[in-house]
Parts: sequence; C-alpha cells; structure tokens
Amino acid sequence: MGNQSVTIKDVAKAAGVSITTVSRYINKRYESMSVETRERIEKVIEELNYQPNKMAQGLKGQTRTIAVVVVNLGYPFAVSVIRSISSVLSEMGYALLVGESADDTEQEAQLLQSLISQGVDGIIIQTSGQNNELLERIAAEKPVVLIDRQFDVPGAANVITNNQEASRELTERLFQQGYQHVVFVSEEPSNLSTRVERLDGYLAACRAASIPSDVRWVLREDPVSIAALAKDLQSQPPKKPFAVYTANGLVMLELYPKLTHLRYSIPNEMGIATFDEPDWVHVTRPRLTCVRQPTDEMGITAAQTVLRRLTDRPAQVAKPGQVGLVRATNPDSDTKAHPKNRFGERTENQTTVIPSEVIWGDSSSLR
Amino acid sequence: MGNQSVTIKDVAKAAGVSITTVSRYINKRYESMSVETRERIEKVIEELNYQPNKMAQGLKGQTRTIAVVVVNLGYPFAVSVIRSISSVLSEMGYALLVGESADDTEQEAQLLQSLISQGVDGIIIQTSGQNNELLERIAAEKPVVLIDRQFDVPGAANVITNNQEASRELTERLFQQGYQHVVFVSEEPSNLSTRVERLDGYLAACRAASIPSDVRWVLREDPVSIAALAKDLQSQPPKKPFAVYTANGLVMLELYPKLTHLRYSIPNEMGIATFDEPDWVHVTRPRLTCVRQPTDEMGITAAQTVLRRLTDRPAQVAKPGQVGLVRATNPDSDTKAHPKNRFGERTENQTTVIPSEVIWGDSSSLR
DNA sequence: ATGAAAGCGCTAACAC
DNA sequence: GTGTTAGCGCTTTCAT
Repeated sequence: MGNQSVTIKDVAKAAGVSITTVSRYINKRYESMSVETRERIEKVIEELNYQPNKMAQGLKGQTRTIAVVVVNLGYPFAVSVIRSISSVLSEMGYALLVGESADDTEQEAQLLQSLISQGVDGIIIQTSGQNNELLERIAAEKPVVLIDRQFDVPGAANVITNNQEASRELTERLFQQGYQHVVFVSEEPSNLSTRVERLDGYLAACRAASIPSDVRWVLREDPVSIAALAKDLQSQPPKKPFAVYTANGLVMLELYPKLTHLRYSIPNEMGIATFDEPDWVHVTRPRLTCVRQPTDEMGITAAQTVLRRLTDRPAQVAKPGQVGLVRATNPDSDTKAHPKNRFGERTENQTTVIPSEVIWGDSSSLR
Repeated sequence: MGNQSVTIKDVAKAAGVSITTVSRYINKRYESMSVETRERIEKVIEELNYQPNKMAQGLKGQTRTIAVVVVNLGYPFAVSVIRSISSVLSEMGYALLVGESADDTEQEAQLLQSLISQGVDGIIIQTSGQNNELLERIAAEKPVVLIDRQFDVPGAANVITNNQEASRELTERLFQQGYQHVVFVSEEPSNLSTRVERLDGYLAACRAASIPSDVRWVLREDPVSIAALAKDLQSQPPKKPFAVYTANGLVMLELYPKLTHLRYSIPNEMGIATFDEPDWVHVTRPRLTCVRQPTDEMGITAAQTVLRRLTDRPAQVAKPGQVGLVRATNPDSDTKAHPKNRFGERTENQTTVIPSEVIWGDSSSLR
C-alpha cells in the first residue's frame, strides 16, 4: 500500500478531479462538492493511503501540530501533563511534538526556534522564564500557553495550580497533626512562581501558627548538599516531633534515602511530606504524604486554550485588531484576564488556576 | 530582533546577493563563494536572526530532524535513551522530535505517519512490533533504527542490550547467594524480544542450577493481578529463602509495595531484584538489586546509526543500487549484518548489542 | 563565484 | 460545483 510519496496530484488524477477539489476535501469543505465527488475522493484516498504532506500544508496555512516543551521528562508531572494534552489534541486531529529544555535558557531558545521553523501552530511550555521576550514574539503570531510556572508574557495564557494555597494547607495540617516544627526544603531561590508560591504558602502557615519557619536550600544532583542537610537534621535536631517537607518530588527522591537513615522514627519523631506525587509514593513505608497536582485538568485546559485561540484568531497571523477574549470553561478554575497594550494592538492575557489536592499518607500522621 | 518571518529573500536582499548564494551559505557550500560574500551573509543572518524554514527545506531535501518514538515516557529507560540521542543529534545540528506510542498499534501507526508527513529524516523507535510492514516501507526511504526491542524489519537497524545474558547472570547470582528458588514475574507473554530473552535467561539459569523454574504472569495497571500474585506468595510459600525477580521496573514498582507487606524478612527470607534501574532504587530499604541498561550507549549508537545511514545514502530517497554496508563502531558491540534482498536491491540489516550491568543491592544479599 | 528560474505539495483567490 | 493559477521558502540545475 501507498506511503508518503503519494501526493495530492495522484489522488486528483485517480479520482478524476482537480487538486483543488481534493484540497477542499482534505479541509472538509464538503459544501462545495457533490456527494459523488466527495465519496469518490474518499475512496481513492483510502485506497492510496494518502496522507497530506504537513510541510507543504505548513508552508501555506497550518500544520495542525502543537508543541509542548517541558523542563524535565523524568518528572512524572511532565509526562502526565503531556499525556493529557496529547489525548485532547489527537481527538481534535492535531499532532503533538514533545521537547525537553533541561531548564536551560539556551537549549530552550533553540528548541523554540526549531519548533517554530518546524511550523507548529501553537506552543505549550513549562518555561525556564529566561526566554520571555522570545515567547512574547512567538505569542504575537501563534497561541502560547505557559504551564505550571507563571510568567507575565504579553499575549500568552497561563495554566497553573494553586501552589500557595496547597502548600499552606499541607503545612497547616502538619501542625494540626501535632508536629512542632516543619523544615521546608527547596531548590535554590529563584523567581519561578512554583518555588516562590510554595515557599510563601509554607511561610504563611508558620506565621498563622506562630511557629518559627525553617527553610533549607539544597542543590539537586549534588549529593553533598543533600548529605549536609541530613547531617544537620541529625546533629542539630529541630524541636520534636518535626516534619520535613520538600518543595517538589525530585528533591524528595534524593533526600528520602538520607532521611530514612537518620535516627528518628517515622512518623512519630519525624514526618515526611512533599509537593508533587512521585510514582514511587507507594514504595515507601510508611506511605509518603504528597500533593497531587491536577495534571489532567492542566493538560486539558492548556490544550483547549491553544485550540480555542487558534480558532478565535482572525487568521493564522494575528492581524492588528481583535484577539478574542478567551475565558476558562473549567468550573473549578479561577480566571483573571488583564488586557495588555502592545504595538498598539489589544491582546488578552489569561490565567487559569486549577487546585491541587493533598494526599495524606501515613509518613506524617502521628499516632 | 527578527523572528520566524525573516526569509531567505530578506537575507539575500540585505546582503545584496541572490537567494541562491544564501542557500549555498546555509548548506555550508563555502567553496563556491568568496570570503567576503560569506562573511557578509554571516553577519546579516546574525543581525536578522534568520532561521531557515524547515518546512520549506523539507519540501525539497532534508529537514535535519530525527524522530524518536518510545512506548512509555514514564519509563526512566525511555527518558534516558532520549536524552542520550538528543545530545548526539543536537551536536550534529539535528533537531529531535519525541513521540509516545503507548504500545498501541493504531497510535503508533498514526504517529509514524504524522512524523513522516512532518518530514523527519530518520526514525528511532522502540516499537510495538505491530507495524513492521509500515516500518519496512519507511525504512526503504529513510533510516530506521529499532531500539530496545529487536525485530527483523528489512532495511532497519537494531540497537539492543544483551537481555538474555544479563537475565541469566542475575538469576545465577541469586542462586549463588543461596536463594533456593527464584520467582520470575513478567507481563503477559508476547513476542517482544525483551520479554522473551529475559525469560530465556532466567530459564537457562534455572536449568543450569537444576532448580525448578517458577514463572508468574501479571498485568500491569491491574491491581487485582498483582494482589493475587502477592497472596499466592504468602499462602503457598516457595522454598525458602527465595527471591522475586521482575522482568522490568514498572512491574516491580507495582509489586514492591505488596511484597513488603508479606510476612517475609527481606533479604533473608525473600530477596528482591528487577531488570531495569528505576529511579527509586535508593528509596527502598534494603536497597533493590537491579539491572542497569546501557541507555547512554544505546542512545548514542542509535543516533550515530541514523546519521551514518543518512550520510551513506546515495540520495534522500534510496536509489535502486547500493545502500552502503554499515558497521558498528562501538568496541563493546557485537554486530551481525545479514544482507536482505528486496525489490531486487541490496540492503543491509544490522544489530548492535550493548551489554547491561547488574547492580547488586542489598535486598537480595543473604547475610 | 554568482544568479535566474523551475518546482517540491499544498492552499486560496478568482474565474467559470 | 469545479478548475486555473499564483505563490509559500527553499534547493538545485543550468547559465554566465
């Protein structure tokens, strides 16, 4: 059976029509076509196993391809979001391209350029935040959705979770459980909204409980920094019982083995909790307490937002004028749109917040 | 600064040369160009931040884009291989597209079609084995490298690890450790080379040790089947001490929590080992024994193989005639080439085997 | 050493 | 309803 080298011309010839008609068929403009013609083309396409060439399509209008760029493919959060996006897109006949930036400015920029030149119609990205100018430029031409980490990129939408609230809630409940002290462990300070907000939530809970906060910074993939923290916890014990709460699952993955080596009994002397829901939660005994991020809804919302903006757009290239106001459809979501003024044209910025859920394990339940 | 809409024409105009010359520059044909021209173009491209449009390039020759398709992005093995491939490719100025097939025939086929129509120059795939005909057709036009799971697809190369030997070695060492019995747990039987070979290695070790084999089949993501196995292990205890050895890390991820609930002491009554090296090995106490697959070398080899075939090819479309004989460069690799005859033209098939390494933990060391 | 022009597969006016 | 035609951005003969 046929392969890639079957072109629209072959279909046209075999069906005895012009390539225009076939093109119309491909683009589902059935109104301008007799039923017979339509069925004939359908049959021929089937027989020849014809597949429109996306490069040729892209050279004109759209590719029907969306790209998603994540920081780290080894992060269950990322994979989960990607799958969710993929399911929405494939249902709508869109293809998905996946890329990884390693949180590296240069790599991210290159990846974006490459995807653009590849002709993707829209981009969903968990960004390093170091290429906001580039993203803004891209957003001026095609839909851009920032996921997980919020940034104020004109023209781009944001889909995030309520990091601050979830973090505060988790910390509060640790205190309610009876922990006298909660050590918050995070990667080195940055302007990443996720880090800032999770820290803020923790600090707010400490303040509310009138318990001194205790923040420790570590470097991932640096055994020394992790080991030092563990040693500290042993040599200068916090007020007991205390809990250790990491700002994300990757930090916990590295820290956990060290924690279990400390001479504290879990959960009665030391509770353990983390933001994220690592796939290995059930491996730990007692079971890890964690924060499940709404990866499915985030992916769905991100995908829908891109698609909606693709549709609403007056043309494939944003014409000066209106870019339709977009609003969230998710009932749980909290949307705030703030209009931007740029190059004299109106654009809508939009943020959708989808709440996380604390999954209480027994590694942080005093008994 | 400039963006995607800068075309070769703009560069040509700004540099005061014809687009042909710019095209030559892009394709590094510096011989046919004066040094001044070359430098002028270079400067203009820099200034305009020009980026050739891959779709337009692809419509003619190559895209300089390779695709990698894996079964499951949540599998550390996959991510690891992808990163390795990516590093080789980006160094050579190639872009990488990532896709996930979910081991689903239909999805895989669609993904492949989409990638082809996207214009990728070559494909690296961990295949379900259900689309060999399609892959063969693709392999007739562009480099195809089968990774992890071996199949006899004419025209395609294979990059795999020594599943059989590694599995046998692990099992043998479990017996040497003093385990009287090893339960081998795998996903439902299939023709996937990885499953077959890992099983074969286990069986061979049993035979050599004159110990009866004990194979249990489970379904992943089916708690019932996993729970049933655990229950069996408790109600009908194997000869002690015994070891449980899973055929891959995903199965172990699901089984492990059940195992630790059994009334056996680890490792003295029950040893635990798995093929693969899950990222959570260090979370377990005692530490899990596992088989580290050579993901880096596999990725590098796969990428190099694609690139080599891309270069060796007489043209972008395989002309009837010679497709150069390809040979492995990895000193550790064991290559067997078997010529195929297809459509009257000679093609080379090739398999590169890269050995895995057993990482002995203490969850399967009797003390 | 450089350029003019044809054409890759497709879409979109604009006829008829 | 259907076809003709002009490109999209690039590569590649073939001239000069």
